[in-house]
Amino acid sequence: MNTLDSPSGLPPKELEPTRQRILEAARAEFAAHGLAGARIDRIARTASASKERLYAYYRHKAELFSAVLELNLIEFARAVAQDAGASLPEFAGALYDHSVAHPEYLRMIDWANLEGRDVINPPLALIEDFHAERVRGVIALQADGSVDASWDPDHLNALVFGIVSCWIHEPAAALAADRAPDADTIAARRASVVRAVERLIG
Amino acid sequence: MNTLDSPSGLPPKELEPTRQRILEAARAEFAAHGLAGARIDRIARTASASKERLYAYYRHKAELFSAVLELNLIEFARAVAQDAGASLPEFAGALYDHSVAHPEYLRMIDWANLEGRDVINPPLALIEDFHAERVRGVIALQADGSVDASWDPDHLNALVFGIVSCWIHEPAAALAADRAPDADTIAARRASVVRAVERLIG
DNA sequence: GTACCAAAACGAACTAGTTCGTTTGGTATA
DNA sequence: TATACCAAACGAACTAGTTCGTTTTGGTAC
Repeated sequence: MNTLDSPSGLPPKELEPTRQRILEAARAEFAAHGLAGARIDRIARTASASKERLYAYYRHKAELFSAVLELNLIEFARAVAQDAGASLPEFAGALYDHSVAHPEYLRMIDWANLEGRDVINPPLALIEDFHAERVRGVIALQADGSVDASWDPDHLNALVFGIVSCWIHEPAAALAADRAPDADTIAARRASVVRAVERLIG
Repeated sequence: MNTLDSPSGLPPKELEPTRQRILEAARAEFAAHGLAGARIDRIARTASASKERLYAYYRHKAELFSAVLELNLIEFARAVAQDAGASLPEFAGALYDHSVAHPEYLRMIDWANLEGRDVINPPLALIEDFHAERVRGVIALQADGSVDASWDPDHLNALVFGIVSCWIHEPAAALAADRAPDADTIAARRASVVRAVERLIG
């Protein structure tokens, strides 16, 4: 029984729209400023909600952050699963596209990485599941011969992730360059990502 | 004229040891907590200095952060230059070693990336120089045939950086796993980094 | 249609604690 | 005397989280 369903016959009532707005506003705020830099008042204002409501739905700032992180991971996992059937290079390409279209997801992961377990309380089970599924995917590709079986699948997974996100973390690209590289640059980078992964698995 | 030099003949006096201690304490604090999460009082206490001194040497929290970032980039560039003569895979291996021995450097870069230009004011010229030198190194390796010349050297530089730092950013490795992976894991990861770069340049 | 109810929401003020940055008074040293 | 320093305190702004009286809304009974 799905708890999201409304009881018998009734129209599926729009579930807690205020909570939803708060979560959405928090998403933008936390992705932009992290936990320490985010402002509760700003989140409430953006959500067109009162602080009283915010604290009615979430106990702490940190709890709200965790909720955002969890939501992001779930959506990210779903987006990733979309392309899990493809070859590894094309999977990497799709992941790169996603990271360009929705940089918030990787930013959120970076914030969580930096701000640490002591403050945040990340959904470890979720992360572990997500990771295990990715590794299983790599193993399957190795079994059917399309990926060099001598790689540690765990390592290969991490390497692909690093390659996909390299321009987000490389200092010159991330800090020095203008924001929003043009479409040609993005396409060229994508091609390099795909090519890099092709070489890895060859 | 180098402003760091002491004037004529005098013994190169230990330069402003208090300032040094503050900078060192700030280094640890900012690497751990970022700009927004760092605490000025904690920095002063760690440095065994007074806040009065801290603000005598640095105008803002942000200025101190910039000083730390600049120092880190300079030292990082020096460490990188150490191994610039090696082959690209061994260079990547050395960089990986460095990132394991001194994670603060990459953390600092990540903080700067996330907290953004609006707040921080990164030493752009330094970053640009550093980047340009790395790219020149890649071009040289391409010229002598040890690296596939069909790569955009700029891209290859970023890819290597992404590969080296992949376990710092991959969510499962960074969030879920215990801190401080054992020596065997570290060695195995290093080998994978080297192998990955070998495949790229082949 | 009207009276009524309970939950959800508003909004504005308020508490209590924190934090940056400044100032003050005093000590050691050269 | 001048410089570097410290310990302590202070002010002002900010921030997380709370409280409370009022209003809105959706539903039900009469």
